[in-house]
Amino acid sequence: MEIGKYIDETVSGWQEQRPDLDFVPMGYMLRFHAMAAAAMDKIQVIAKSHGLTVGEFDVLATLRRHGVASTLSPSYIAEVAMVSPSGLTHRLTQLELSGHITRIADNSDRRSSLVSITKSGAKTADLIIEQIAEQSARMYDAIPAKLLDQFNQVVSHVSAQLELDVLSL
Amino acid sequence: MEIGKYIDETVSGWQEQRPDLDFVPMGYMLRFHAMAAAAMDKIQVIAKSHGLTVGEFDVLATLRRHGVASTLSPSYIAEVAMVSPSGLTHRLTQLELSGHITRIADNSDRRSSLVSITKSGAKTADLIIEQIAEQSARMYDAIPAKLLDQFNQVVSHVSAQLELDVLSL
DNA sequence: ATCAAACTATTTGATGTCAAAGTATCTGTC
DNA sequence: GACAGATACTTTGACATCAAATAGTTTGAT
Repeated sequence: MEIGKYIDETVSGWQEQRPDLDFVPMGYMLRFHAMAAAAMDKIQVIAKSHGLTVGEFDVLATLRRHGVASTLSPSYIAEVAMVSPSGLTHRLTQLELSGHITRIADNSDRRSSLVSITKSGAKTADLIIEQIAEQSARMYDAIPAKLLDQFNQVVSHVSAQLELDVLSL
Repeated sequence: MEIGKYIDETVSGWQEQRPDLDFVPMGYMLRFHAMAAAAMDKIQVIAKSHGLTVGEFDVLATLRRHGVASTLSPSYIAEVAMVSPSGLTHRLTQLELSGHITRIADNSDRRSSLVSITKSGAKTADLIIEQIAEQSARMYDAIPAKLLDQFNQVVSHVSAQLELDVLSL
């Protein structure tokens, strides 16, 4: 069954069971989430076709977009990629095994290490990002510029509200 | 650091490294995804405060919105909740342990079973859905109706494009 | 100069998920 | 009526992730 159909049924089912609540906003949220998940699925397929998980690509991409010769600390990568330290260690280990990165000791701080991207890693990151850019373009191509602008306004509204909620907790 | 900042830096970093590509659409997608993830985070916190994972709540919600006296088969729930059979077994086991559902044998087909929601399960589902409805409303409340309408058009556009892509694979 | 506290990365243990194999049951065809 | 194939759920094994515990290193206060 199509995804939108499931959401419609979820909303109308709830509305019937709990007529005292308004499920229209939840419907927006569900549709929103389904779209994002579908987009992420595309990226997952692309990454997988190059032998990477999305998380591993995220790390590789962080290195690549800092320049092919950059060396970054695991801490910095973990912060940017928003992954736990343990999660990052695992990703780096996998990427090192597949020859996409190298870990070298940091002589100025021996607690840390420096991660750099290999030639093969950079090549892979470039191929994947090309496909992602193309995929993203396809998704948004058909949308009139005026609509996109208003879409951004909605995103701003919702983001602001989410930030407020964070503060209120 | 704020999430939007990370996305801006990601996009501008890539744009600098690969000026031959256009990363504006990818930026939209990233922002979109970050918003959806933030919303899901809220739901995760709500579910957790009632001792459930989001996946477990999804199952409980499926039962609840089919009516407090409904009995559903695991297969049906797995389809609606879009979870693998093995994933569903685990969720049902957890929900049964915490007393939110009961599994009884289906006498008309002994391969199968019938899942029904308990009083405590229904109560929990109701409490959670109230919070989710409220949370969703808060997120969208401040947005003018006209903007929301256009937002929906964007979602439709992108959804349609994603569907096309599925077919083309 | 010492040493407690902070920091950096890894290891360990747990969790939620899926794919694939396994078990029990049902169905349709001969 | 027997049996091959389909179906429904569970079990097993693998994996990506996180939180907490760990080990080594640096920093800062006294």
